[in-house]
Amino acid sequence: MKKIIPHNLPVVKTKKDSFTFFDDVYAIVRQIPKGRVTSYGAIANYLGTKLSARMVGWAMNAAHSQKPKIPAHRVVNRNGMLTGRMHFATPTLMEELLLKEKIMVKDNITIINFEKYFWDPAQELEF
DNA sequence: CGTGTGACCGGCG
DNA sequence: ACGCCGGCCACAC
Repeated sequence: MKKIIPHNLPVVKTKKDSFTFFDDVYAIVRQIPKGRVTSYGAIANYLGTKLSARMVGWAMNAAHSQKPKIPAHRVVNRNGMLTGRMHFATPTLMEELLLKEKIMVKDNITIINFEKYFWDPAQELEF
């Protein structure tokens, strides 16, 4: 597989000399700064497969078993909604984690001022 | 091998 | 404002 992750990112190799799509996703998510969020589509776009946002979501399914830990709560959909909150230990955990980072959530689902906190890997990371 | 399934997205009516 | 649909593709049966 083509290596599309910057060499200095903490990519975890699961296969010898190869980087999997999931690993790429996890490497990016780990780069999201505290108090910032990004979207599934933005990650997919950065990986060069912008139509595969669903894959990013699918990757997050397995994220909880990854080490080091993945700040999965910083990944939401393009509208800033916590569509993945059901996959956390409790349905409110995702919101609580964001709240700890001073990100306010409305009605337990939508991030307030989402644009303000949005972190685009294509903008912030270099190839 | 084949097939179904997504924590999605953008476009169209 | 809504809903539907097609694209996408790694992974687990």
